[in-house]
Amino acid sequence: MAKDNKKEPLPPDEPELDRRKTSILGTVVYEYIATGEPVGSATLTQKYNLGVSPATVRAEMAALEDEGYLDQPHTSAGRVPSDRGYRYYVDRLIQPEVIGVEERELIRTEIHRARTQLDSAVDHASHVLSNLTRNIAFAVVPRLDNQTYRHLQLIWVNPHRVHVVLVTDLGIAAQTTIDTSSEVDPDQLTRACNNLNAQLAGRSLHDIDVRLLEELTRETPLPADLVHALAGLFTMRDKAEVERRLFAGGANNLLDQQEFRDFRTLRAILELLEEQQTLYRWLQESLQHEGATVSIGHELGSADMNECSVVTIPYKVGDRNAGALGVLGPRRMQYARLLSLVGHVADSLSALFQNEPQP
Amino acid sequence: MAKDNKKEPLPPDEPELDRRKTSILGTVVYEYIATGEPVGSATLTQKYNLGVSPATVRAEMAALEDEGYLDQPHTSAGRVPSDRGYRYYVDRLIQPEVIGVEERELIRTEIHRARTQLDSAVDHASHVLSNLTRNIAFAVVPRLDNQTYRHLQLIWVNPHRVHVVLVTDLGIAAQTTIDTSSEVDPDQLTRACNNLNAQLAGRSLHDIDVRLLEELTRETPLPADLVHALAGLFTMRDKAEVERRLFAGGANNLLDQQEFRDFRTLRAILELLEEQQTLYRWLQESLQHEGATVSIGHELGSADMNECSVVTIPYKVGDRNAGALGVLGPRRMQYARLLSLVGHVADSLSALFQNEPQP
DNA sequence: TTTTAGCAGTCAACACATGAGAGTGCTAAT
DNA sequence: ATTAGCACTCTCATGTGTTGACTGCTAAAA
Repeated sequence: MAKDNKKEPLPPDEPELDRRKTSILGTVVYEYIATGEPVGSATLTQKYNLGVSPATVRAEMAALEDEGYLDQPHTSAGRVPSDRGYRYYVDRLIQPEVIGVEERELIRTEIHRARTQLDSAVDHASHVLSNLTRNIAFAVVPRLDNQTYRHLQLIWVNPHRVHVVLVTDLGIAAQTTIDTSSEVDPDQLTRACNNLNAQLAGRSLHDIDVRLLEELTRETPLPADLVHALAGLFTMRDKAEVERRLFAGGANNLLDQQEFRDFRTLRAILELLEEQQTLYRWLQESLQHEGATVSIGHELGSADMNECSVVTIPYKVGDRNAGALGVLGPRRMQYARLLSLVGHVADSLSALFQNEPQP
Repeated sequence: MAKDNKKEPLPPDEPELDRRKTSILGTVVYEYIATGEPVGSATLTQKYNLGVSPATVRAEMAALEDEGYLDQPHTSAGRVPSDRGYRYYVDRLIQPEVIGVEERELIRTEIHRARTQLDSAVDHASHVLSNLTRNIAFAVVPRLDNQTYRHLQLIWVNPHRVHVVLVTDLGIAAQTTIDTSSEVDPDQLTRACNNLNAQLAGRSLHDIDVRLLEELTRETPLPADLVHALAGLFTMRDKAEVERRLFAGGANNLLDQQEFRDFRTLRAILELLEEQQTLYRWLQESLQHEGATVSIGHELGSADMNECSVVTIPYKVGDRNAGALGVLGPRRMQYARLLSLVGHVADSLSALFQNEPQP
């Protein structure tokens, strides 16, 4: 159910903090996420019932700073969580936020509204996520592996060009145009196509490779480069194709966040969205894990992204992770809410792809 | 050839300026576009050989300001072109900039590299344009009207769902999934499909409507709602579908421009990109004109866009305007260069779509 | 009559000083 | 071990010159 949030690997020697430190760290993170202002000892004791005086809190905060859980922007400011502080919060302190029924409903309907097109469903999932989180959301369409072959259409365009449309149980899953060096005969193409459809229908795409295709087209031969291109399509090796199937949006939400008033960060993010590679990589990594992955600040590996965090989560087709989606926002994001939201969107997508076979 | 730049309608009573005013206005615009700094009388006489003293220039500039061609940010600043000043410059003073051979070559190869997929070609056109102009570029795929029917594929998914792929002389031109209320028989579907293909191949999509489809499927009947959905596809009435076929990119370039250091403008533009409707409308309007259209500042009709300009241009399929592309940038954009560039990209796209039929 | 030099006036931008406010660390008392 | 009290530090907002760029105006020159 994608609820058992597994996150980034813990630093192996992450110690456990005592009860009072834990409580103070948690409160600081909570308050800072809520207000965006560095939080001081007085604020803390006034707003939250900690049972100790500001002076004690000060001492504890100083200790937490020494241990690297808190930062101090300058001497006379309050404390701000460090990456490590957020990490501790996310790994141990966070409690999942309950998503309101109307939001759950919105997610479901938005995704189902677009269910007729595979791409649209994922696109809508990304959209609804960016709207609900007021952050950047991104998502990638499912890998072909787990889908089952339904129909292949080879469409003759001219003697040297063939359009290919692959339909799986999930819908139109891939399409491309292939240029062949040798000439293709339209009738021959139709026969090969029918042959393949007869033999492959219902089969998992996982099992289809060059050898199998060559074998199946022995009696209804096709140009070698066409067969290879088809195999390439099935195994999704065509990188350019992959990129087009990543959806991202919500950049306009950035400007709400005070941390993005910095043009360096802003530019870094816009470039990230433009090139897509990094987003794609994050999602691929997420496929390796069960449940959500959270990356905080420097963990993203880019100095320009130090003020950002990313939450990613895979969704399933059949029983395997097939695609993923994520949210990119300020490091000071509402982790609890976002984790619940991405979880819910991922579940909805998984459910959609599970139910697809029957009308 | 898209070279005879027709722009926005001139204000009906736009007077002609005398030689010296013209020269000064032109120089101010040129200098301001180059530097981004308000230009003063001294700068002008020093950098350009005007043959008069700063005092004279001052008098002329004051007059130009009275007439609305120039603005003065504040009393002790130089002059800046007003919308009207830019308009006069674009309409009368501009001389087309010659595009370097390596840039022309880049455009051609980028567009041809992606020629196998209709969408890709347009996407790449938009990309190359945004890279060369360092602004936001956007483009829409060609309307179906002028394309000729090549092949329709109706793919049976389940008794109540059919995938549709439409291939024209330009490639895969449209596709969708249709849910039918009454059941569809797979064999029946295949027969209808073959029938349609036999009858419609080579025909202009312009001529295909509901009546024709109903007539052609009389002997190989299909559910009424399926026929209607098909007709809708041919005439591209499905709005949601249309939106997905607009490509836009280059938002990261914004931050180079000093005028976008203002968050209001920035946000307005990011929202524009997100919703796509306005971009789409601009492009549709551009379809009505031959050659490029320039919209400057307030002409865009949004207060948040007062610091922006847009250049759009249609491209052709056959002999009719079928799609369009454009650039959105600061009002202080290099109009001469941009006009040449969009013209060239449009020509390249047109050429691609002209040549497509033969391999 | 048109152009120009000279000059006073205006305004943004920058640097700098000043004070208020928030929050700390330290110390001595509880 | 905790807390009250206090001196200290640093940011931020505000205010005040000072500088520099450019103008408009006027009176002289062409």
